[in-house]
Amino acid sequence: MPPLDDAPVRGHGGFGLSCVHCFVSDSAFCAGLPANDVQRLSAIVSQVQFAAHATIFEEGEQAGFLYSIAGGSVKLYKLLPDGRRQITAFLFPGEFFGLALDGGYAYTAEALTPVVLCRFPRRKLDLVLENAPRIEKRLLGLAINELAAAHEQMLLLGRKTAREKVATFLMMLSRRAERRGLPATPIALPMGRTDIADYLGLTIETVSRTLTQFKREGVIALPDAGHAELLVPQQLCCIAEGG
Amino acid sequence: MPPLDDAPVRGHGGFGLSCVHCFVSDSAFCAGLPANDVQRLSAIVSQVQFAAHATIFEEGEQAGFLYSIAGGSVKLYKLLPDGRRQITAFLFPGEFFGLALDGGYAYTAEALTPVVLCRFPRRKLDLVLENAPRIEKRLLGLAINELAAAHEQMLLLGRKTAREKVATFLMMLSRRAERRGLPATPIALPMGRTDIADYLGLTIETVSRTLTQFKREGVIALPDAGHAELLVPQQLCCIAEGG
DNA sequence: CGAATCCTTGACAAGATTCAACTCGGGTGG
DNA sequence: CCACCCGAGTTGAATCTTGTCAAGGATTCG
Repeated sequence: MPPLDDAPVRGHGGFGLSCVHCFVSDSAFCAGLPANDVQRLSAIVSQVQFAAHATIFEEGEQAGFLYSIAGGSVKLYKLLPDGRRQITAFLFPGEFFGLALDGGYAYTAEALTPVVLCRFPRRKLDLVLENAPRIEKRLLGLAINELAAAHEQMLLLGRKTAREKVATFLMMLSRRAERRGLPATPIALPMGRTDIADYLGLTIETVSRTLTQFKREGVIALPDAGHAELLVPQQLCCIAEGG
Repeated sequence: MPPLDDAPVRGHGGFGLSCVHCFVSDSAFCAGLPANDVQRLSAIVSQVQFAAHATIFEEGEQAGFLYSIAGGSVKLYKLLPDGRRQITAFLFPGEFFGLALDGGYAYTAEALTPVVLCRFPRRKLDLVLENAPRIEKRLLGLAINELAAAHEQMLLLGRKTAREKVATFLMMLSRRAERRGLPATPIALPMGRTDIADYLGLTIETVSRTLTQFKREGVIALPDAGHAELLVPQQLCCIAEGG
């Protein structure tokens, strides 16, 4: 599926926004940078939109852009030849993706909801980086953060039970919602059960059963399939850590 | 267990080696850098040794150093409160570890064999980086590589069967041995079965059984527990990808 | 030689998957 | 407007891969 808008607006004014004013989150790519660095990024950025379920780029594809999410959410995943899938990350406004070397992207990126992305051409970004060590430092910092998250996810995938996995997942969504200034509960589940399962290394049935179990235990409520209320976050946290 | 040598030799001459001549691998931290950059790194590096099974640093510890392996191998891991362990990486000569932000190290690092490490103090490294964008770029590149490896490992942990996991593991060791100029087979298994299990998200029994199965199928030979010969690497590769 | 550790093997149990039926809600078209 | 259909989610029963528990080799090292 193609992006909604294939002729992105360049720099200032894309969708009426300039990077200078676009602080979607403190953890955003451009957050915490001095004004002149933001200016330089602003000069090379364009905004693009994708419809829900649209593929932003595919694993192995030549990596031409770095993306930062202005609105909506994105999932990253890898596939095995027979179609088995591992989602490696869900991303929300203010988060970025697309870091890659010459080998191309290491994963496929797909829009979970309609998304608005800030897109930085890699070549131009490289040029900007020559004279903006701050930005490069920021990029390294973000990569290190991603790395820490990846290690955490390996611990989850390799050593946690289904119960612990689902609990961890809910807590993670809650914490990240909070960091974006949203309430810690109820939380939105913009992804389907299949996506949750492919993120946690489970099947949809196991995810569904586990959620139902939490509901029966009174730890969560599920007003509908797309939302969850954490009734006893503390206990959920215990379960997540192996309690 | 303490390091063998707690009074590291500084800069040139540690164990009779200078960074200028220490090209343990093309993928090493300092490989591919211009001579003057290597010189600057050389000025702040010290070499340290650790005995097998010694802890180099622990998860959460304030991150004071960045390490590069001159000789020996290292494992990185994370623990759950109840002791369950996930090894996130095995590292060999030329590879580096210890990237961290202010949150401290994201994992524990432990010597698998006796190791010789090049140790870069983070504060001094930061200063060097101010005037050496090449090095920073290299660091970012290495982080991106690590990230790609982490994603690959998530796919393994979340979606591969025990058979596929063990096959992938053997192939990975073989490929990495090759990259270091060693023969692709036989390969050394410097880690015990417990470590392999904790790396693959399995139990030692399953690892042992799977290896035995491969042996019976004639795909590998196990001269002893610490070495494996890949008799039909091609088939092992098939198994690894889900064939 | 004996003790300790690691690895292998076997029998059994359990957690998660698979297969299948059923429910729910939303959209479509008669 | 309503019946129908479709996709997504839930639930149940059977199965299976992997884990658990236990015992038996092998290797090392004092």
